[in-house]
Parts: sequence; C-alpha cells; structure tokens
Amino acid sequence: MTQKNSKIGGARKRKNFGRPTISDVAGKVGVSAITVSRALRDPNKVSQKLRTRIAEVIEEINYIADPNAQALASARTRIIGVVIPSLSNHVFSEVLKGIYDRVEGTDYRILIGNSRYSEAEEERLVRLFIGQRAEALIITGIDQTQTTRKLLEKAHCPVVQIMEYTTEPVDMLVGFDHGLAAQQLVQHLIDQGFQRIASINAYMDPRVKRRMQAFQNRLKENGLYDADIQMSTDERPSVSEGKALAMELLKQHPDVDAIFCGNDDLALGSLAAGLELGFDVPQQLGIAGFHDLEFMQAVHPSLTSIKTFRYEMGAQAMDMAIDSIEGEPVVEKIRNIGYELVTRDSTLKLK
Amino acid sequence: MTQKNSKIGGARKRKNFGRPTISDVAGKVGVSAITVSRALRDPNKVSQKLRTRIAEVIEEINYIADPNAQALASARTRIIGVVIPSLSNHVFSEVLKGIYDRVEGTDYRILIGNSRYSEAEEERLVRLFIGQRAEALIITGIDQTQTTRKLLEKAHCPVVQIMEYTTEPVDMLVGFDHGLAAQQLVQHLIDQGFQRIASINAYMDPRVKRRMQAFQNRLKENGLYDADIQMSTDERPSVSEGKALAMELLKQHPDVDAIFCGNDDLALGSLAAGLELGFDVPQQLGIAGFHDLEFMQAVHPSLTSIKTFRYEMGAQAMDMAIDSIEGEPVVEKIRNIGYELVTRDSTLKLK
DNA sequence: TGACGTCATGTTACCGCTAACATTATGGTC
DNA sequence: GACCATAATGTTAGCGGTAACATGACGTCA
Repeated sequence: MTQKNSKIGGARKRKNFGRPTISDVAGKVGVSAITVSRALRDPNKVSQKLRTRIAEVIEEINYIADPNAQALASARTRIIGVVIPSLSNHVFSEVLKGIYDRVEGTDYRILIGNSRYSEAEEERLVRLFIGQRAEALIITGIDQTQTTRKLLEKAHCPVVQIMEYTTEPVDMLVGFDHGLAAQQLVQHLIDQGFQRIASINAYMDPRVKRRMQAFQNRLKENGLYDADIQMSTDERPSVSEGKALAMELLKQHPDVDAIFCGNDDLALGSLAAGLELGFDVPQQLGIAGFHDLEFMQAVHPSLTSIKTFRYEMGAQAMDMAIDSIEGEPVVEKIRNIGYELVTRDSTLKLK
Repeated sequence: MTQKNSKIGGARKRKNFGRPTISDVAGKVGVSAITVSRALRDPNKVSQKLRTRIAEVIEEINYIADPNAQALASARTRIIGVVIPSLSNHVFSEVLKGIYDRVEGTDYRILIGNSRYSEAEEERLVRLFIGQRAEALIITGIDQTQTTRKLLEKAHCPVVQIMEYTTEPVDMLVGFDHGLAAQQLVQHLIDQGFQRIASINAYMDPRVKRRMQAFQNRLKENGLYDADIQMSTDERPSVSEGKALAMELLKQHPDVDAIFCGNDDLALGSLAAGLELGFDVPQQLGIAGFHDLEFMQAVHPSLTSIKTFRYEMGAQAMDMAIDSIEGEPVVEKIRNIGYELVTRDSTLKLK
C-alpha cells in the first residue's frame, strides 16, 4: 500500500477532500498505482482478472481520475481550443454544435474563446490557449494578424481554420469560397432580370467583405454597379438593422429592384421593410440573403439564400483536429466544403 | 538554482518541450521558484524590486504558467462547468454570451456541456464536471433527476440554476416564473377579445411545459379551453415546424382566432402560415410567442411576445458563481429576474 | 536444461507548481 | 543594544498521476 494520502505523516495537512485517488484504488485491489493506471489507459497490458477487480473497486469507491494530474504527468491536456468571433450569431452556434457533437464520447475538453471580431482579442486567445497547452486549435477565418499567424505556426499542434477557403492555411482548413458564392448569387439575380441591385450590410467581418467585393465586381462587369445603393452600418447585423437600412434605402431609391443582404437576418429585415412599404416581392423587389438559416424557407414569401454548411464545418474541423492529434492520417488537409445556391420565391421573378 | 529540468541527470528524458517553467524564471532572476510563484499570485508578499525583475524575466523568456500544475498543486482548477440543453437554440446562445462576457478578465475557464434535453446526459455531464473538479456549476432549469440533484448537493461547490424560478434551488438561482409569464400573456389575449385561442408547440422542455400548463389553466378558468386546438409535435421547435403546424391547425380549425406559440420561432412560422392562408393579422388571427427574440419587433406585422433576460441570467449566474467561489457574500442567492410582456401589432386587435 | 523472449507487474522519479513550515533580514521600541 | 514583531525569502514535501526502466514468472526451443 503506497498510502501517500490519508492522515499518515500528520505533520502537514494538505487538502485532499477525501476524494479517492488512484492509490486508493490500488491499495484496495492490492496492486501498485501504475497497474491501475494501465488498466485504465492500456487495458490489454493488464491481466483480465486484475482488470475486472480494478473496475469493481473503481465503481465501488467511485474513483474518477484527476485530469490535471493526468495532464501534468503525461503532458497531454486533452484540451482543444476553439476561437470564434461571436457567440450570438446563429452561424457560429451551429459550428459549435458540430464541434460539440464530435467531441462527445472522446475525453477531449473544449475551451471556447470569443474574439468578438477583434484581431487583438483573437491574438490574446491564441496565446492563452497555447499557454494552456491546448492539443489542437480551431480558429475562424484566415485573416489573423501576422503575429497570430506566427504563433499558430509555432504552436506545435494541429490548427484547423474554418469558414473560409484558401490554398495556404496555417495547417488544415475546412471552408468554402465566399467570393464564388456571392458571384453565383449575383448572377442569379441578373439572370432573373433584376437591374438595380442594391446591397445592405451591417458590420462586415472579413468573410462578408469578400462576398461584397465579389458582388461589386460582378455588378461592375455587367455595368450594373451603383455606389449610391450600397448601404451599410457598423452595427451588428440583425433583423431590425436590416429593416431600418432597407427602409432608408427603399425610400431614397424607390427604383431599386433587388437587395443582396450581407446575411439572412438582414434579409428578413429587408423583407419586412419591403412588405411594409407595399412592394411586391419579388416582382418589384427581389431579396436574397446568405447562409440559408432555417427560417429562410419558412417565411412568406420564402427567401433566396446561399446555403452554407456550418454544422459540417464544425464537425469536420473537430474530426481533423482529433485525427491529427492522434496521429491518424488526415486525408484532405485542405477542404473546400462548398455551398449551394437556394433560389426561392423572393427572387424568382420569371414565371 | 534548482534546475530540475534541462537535460541534467540525463538518464531519463521526459518531455518538456523546452517550455520555460517557473524554475527557469527563478533561476534567471536568482531567487527560488516559490518567490516567482508569489510574485504572480500574491504580489505584495514580494519586494517591489524583485517583482519588477521577475516581471521582466517572465516577459523576456515568455513564461506562461501551466494551469494543470497550478490546479494540481493548489487544488484550484478554476474551471466552471456550464450545462445547457441546447447549443442551437438562440435562447441559450445569449445565456452563453452573458457567461463568457463575465468570465473575461478573470482566469476562470468555462467547460460547456450540452445535455440535448436529456436528463441522463445531464447527469453524466454533472458527474463529469464534478470529476474534473469544477469550482462551480451553472445548470439550466430545476428539473434534474433525484440523482443529479443529490450529486449537486454533495458537490461542495457553488451551484447556480438558471432560467427558472423556485424558492428551493439546490444552492443559488437566477430565473423567472414561466407560468406567471404565460398567464399574463393569455390574459392579454383575452383582454384583446380573442376567444378561440389555440396553442402550437414542438418538443416541450420543462419550461415550455410549465408555460403551457399555466396557459391551459387560465383558459379553463375563463371557459375558453378546447383541447382540439392545442397542437404539438416532438420535433425541435423551428420556424418551419411552426409554419407546418399552423397550416394544419388553421385548415382544420379556421375559426381559431389566436395562437399562443411555445416560442418565437414557432410564432414566426405561424405568422408565415397565417399570411399565406390570407388571414388578417391581428384582426382575424392573433399570434404571440415567447422570449422576444430580436426579430419579433422587426417582422411585419410585429409580433407580441414575453421578453426574457437571457443575457442577464447568464451574466448574473457567472457573477454569483465567481463571488461564491471567492468567498464574497452573494447578496441574493435566489433571484427572480422577471420578464416583460411586450404587446405588438400581432395581438393588438382593439384600435 | 538453460538461454531468452514475452507478459504482467513493480519501483522510482518526476511533471510544474504551491502549501506549510522555516529561516533570515528589517525595523521599531524602551 | 537586546528584544520582538513583521516583512521577505527559502526549504521541503507533496498534489495525483504516468514515463521509463526494472523485475519476476513463465513458456519456448534448440
């Protein structure tokens, strides 16, 4: 019996709130601590008989390993750090859901960091997670600062960037090309005969910026670009914000015949504004959003959007991270997960 | 110089990836490790001169303390466990936002557990977090299993239940009375002259159940209850689900003149259904939701709801947890944070 | 039958940090 | 100037695990 704990030695008491330790299990079974440790982590190195007995005792005294001690001794923290720019944006809730679903059943722990769209905060979080010895990092986007990127490169752990596409990620990536998606949507609007195509945006994160850049380029190529009908604010995008912007836009420019919204919330707001002002959607006013949140198909009229695979990106990122940590080969380290144009009533003017 | 690390001793190599440890700092400054430790945790126990020097060296060699080692040595994990039933429901995203906002600037770490509305999973998560030596637990609702409740009571750490109200929480609580809120909403509908009041629900968590119970009781008291027009499914609530249910309801019972929806998503779907079927909202059909998500005010017509304080509940729960951990007195351990009836176009039939 | 590989288990040291006790300056008091 | 409180720093011994090496029992095969 190793008996480091209990009140033997009495001299210095240290807080061990009576929680059973691995030595308690070992003592009760009559083996050494390491055998219990092996039975838990590497069962086939321990005889069947002992394994059973150890399992019984663990159950009996309700032993649970201390992750901190494990981390310290094995240099494996089993922490995976996740950096996202927003907790309230539905898009990221779904990413998180994918992440958490895939972590279930493993003994990894997720630490979330909310950068609130701040590069400085993002950098701080990356430092923090690296300091906490995270075994992998999942981070949103590809627009980290130079310093952050260096930190990530030197982190000696798998890094998965998500939500965007590039051929040169820090390490691994699962995302899609926002510019391409936006282009395809604009083309659809043009094909449907819309001519005065406006845009509405609130605070533009790097992904929205890429979409808008592509949107404007495509309009210019078609001689349809008019800077006067591109509206935006620095507020966070929301339905109310979308409604307010659309109201203003439509009052000042009643000839606008379509609005490309930076995201779906803005699109829903624009729809409300259009209806309130008596526009016929889509005959007089086309409306499109981005991401295809669940409500887009259900509202009346239903709203056109680009469907993106948020859940999948989270889930795949987690798979890649875990595989990579565990030395499994990661088949595609750079994944373009694509998107899908979903045309609905709000832009289907022809027929 | 204590020098336990480095390749002195050479015999057994153990992984220390060259990360600076507290001894490295101590060695460089010429003091013992404990002094550095004090300088970091209890600065006024160390002379000004040393403090400065230590800070310099830490900066210079980029030392970051290992939280695992700290946790092990001090028996303080600085982990706060949070159990919520859903990651995709906007209501809980906002709770999380409150939680994360308040944890910023402290060195606590959040571990999230998603119970997916399963009591068994909830129990598992509570066990897990207790096993991980969480210093406080925040848990949604008051309907834990007997076992879970016992676990929480014996957890020897602050426990904050959120989202609901009771005078007998496990420990602390911040929430509101769902029944009362529902009653007030029904009364409003009655006051507005609605007579055939239906309800629509998808999967009902304990909080929705309480609301519906109160809703039905109030209808009965007024002789307005009709079981035939109470619809529900076991699907997750969503806008589409709300629309589908409302479509069915309104087709089968065209005389329904108001719908109380289990939440706002269902309300938005009901609105879409009503509009699609040509109902005048609110003159022919009143619609109300619950929680007052941001879009409720912006859609057309705007939707009546009960405003709840999700962010605040998260933030206050975190404050209570941290204060409690740190031995600060928690002023109100049981907080009724209230709610607010927000009447809008969708139910304002009179004038 | 003895050298040797293999399987099952044990011993020892140490992961990086901090609690508790110990010791050594520092300074004020009468 | 001896005495003592207090501040500043150090020594020691773990926290609860696991890596690395060590050992013993057993079967195998020349």
